[in-house]
Amino acid sequence: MKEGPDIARVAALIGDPARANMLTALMSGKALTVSELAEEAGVTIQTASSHLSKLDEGGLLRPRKQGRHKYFGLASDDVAHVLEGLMGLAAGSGHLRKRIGPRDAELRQARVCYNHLAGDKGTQLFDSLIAQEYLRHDGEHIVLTKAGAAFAERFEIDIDGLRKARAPLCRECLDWSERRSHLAGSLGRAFLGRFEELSWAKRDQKTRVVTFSAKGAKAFDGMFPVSR
Amino acid sequence: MKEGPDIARVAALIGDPARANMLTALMSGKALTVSELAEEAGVTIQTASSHLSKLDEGGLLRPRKQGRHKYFGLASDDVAHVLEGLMGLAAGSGHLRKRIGPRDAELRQARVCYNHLAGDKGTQLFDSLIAQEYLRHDGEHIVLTKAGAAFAERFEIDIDGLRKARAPLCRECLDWSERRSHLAGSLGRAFLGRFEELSWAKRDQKTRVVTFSAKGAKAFDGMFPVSR
DNA sequence: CCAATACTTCGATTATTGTCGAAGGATGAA
DNA sequence: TTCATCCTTCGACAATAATCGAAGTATTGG
Repeated sequence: MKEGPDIARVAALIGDPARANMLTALMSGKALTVSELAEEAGVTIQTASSHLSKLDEGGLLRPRKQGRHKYFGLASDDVAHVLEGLMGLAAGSGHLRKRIGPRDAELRQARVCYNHLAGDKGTQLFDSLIAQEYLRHDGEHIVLTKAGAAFAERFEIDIDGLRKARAPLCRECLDWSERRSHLAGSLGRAFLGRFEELSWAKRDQKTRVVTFSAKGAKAFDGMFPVSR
Repeated sequence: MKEGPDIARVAALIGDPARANMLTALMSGKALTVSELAEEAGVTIQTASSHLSKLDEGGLLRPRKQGRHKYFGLASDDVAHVLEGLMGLAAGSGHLRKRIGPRDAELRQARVCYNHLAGDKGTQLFDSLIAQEYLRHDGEHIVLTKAGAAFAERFEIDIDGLRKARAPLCRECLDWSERRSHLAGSLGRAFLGRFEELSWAKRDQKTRVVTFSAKGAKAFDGMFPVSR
């Protein structure tokens, strides 16, 4: 029996139910403590601690200590991306269509993907920003146009501030429920934050579901129209 | 202990070394027999058979029987995509940079990803086709322009024939070694096939490495220029 | 038809790994 | 300082799953 490729090692880390539950909980982009993650997984704190150590060593998580509390977040966008991909496979978007439950429909409509908006609403945002030429493809990158920067500033997003930070401003993130791109990067995160500030959308504290109010959805559709 | 999300089930399937070896072997896009896959994994035929049954039931593989032979291929692009993502994580592109071995460098340069060209050369192809407006983003899709169709026909790719088939013509596939898109879909596959016909590039029979001859690389660079 | 080849299924064995109770170390608040 | 809380580590146990020999079924070629 040959030694497996490294993908076996990474996949095996995700392939344990307790660890998968914890990773899924972290898809919201929040960092959670060992105790919180133990609860998410439904195991004792000592078991959770052991699992988290493995995920850390495997490069999937990033720990941060604050006094007696130790917080874990996903290590990177890439981890989130792979988890999204696995969700797509698990949902049978590969080639068999599974029955969709109510929660699934909500997640498909709008959900948090590592702090930015994903799902139908997420891809609508991206498509509209492209269509209105606020974003454009520049060969290998997505860049914010001048018109886009002005638009964002009018929407009270501090573009200069975002540009000063280390995080990339715009990134494409392939949305596995929609099979198209949604906007990641600090701008994507800023948009979601703004939708919350305006009470257009509300993040479910327990899941990744993002719920748009009727008023918020109307405002969103007005501001981010797409030809569909 | 809570029951795990479905991603645990899918990931666990990939997380076994024997199964991971088989999936990796199938990334070339070829379909292999049970015996061949047993050899790839370094297990007996009966063990391989058992594993393949699980991968089939899990929706990751698609079997096809031909007389006494049973061939397995990856179920879809999506499966290939997730495997690529895991490779990126395993390579530490997440946040830790692993030492790159000789084989890694070759795979990064040019490799087969489910029958189309990936790696540096793959993203170059995509970027150039976009830059030359042979391909363009149409909101959610990549479409071949008229100019692009003409270009492809001049390159002796039967666009009408491809359009008649069920497979999508153009698809973006996120390239994990390059972190940008490369061209998937039937057009992507046709391009790789053509490069082989012209002896510009040669597929390694044992691995996914695609090697461009000096002459081929020169011709490729000439036909698919990018501003880099 | 028979022999060879390809694959499937069964069952026993073994190794691995998740789990939790117990114990201990670190931190913060009273 | 003491106590409560958070987390880590250790060790024992139990469950799971990969593995292969054996046996059986299906297909093909001579």
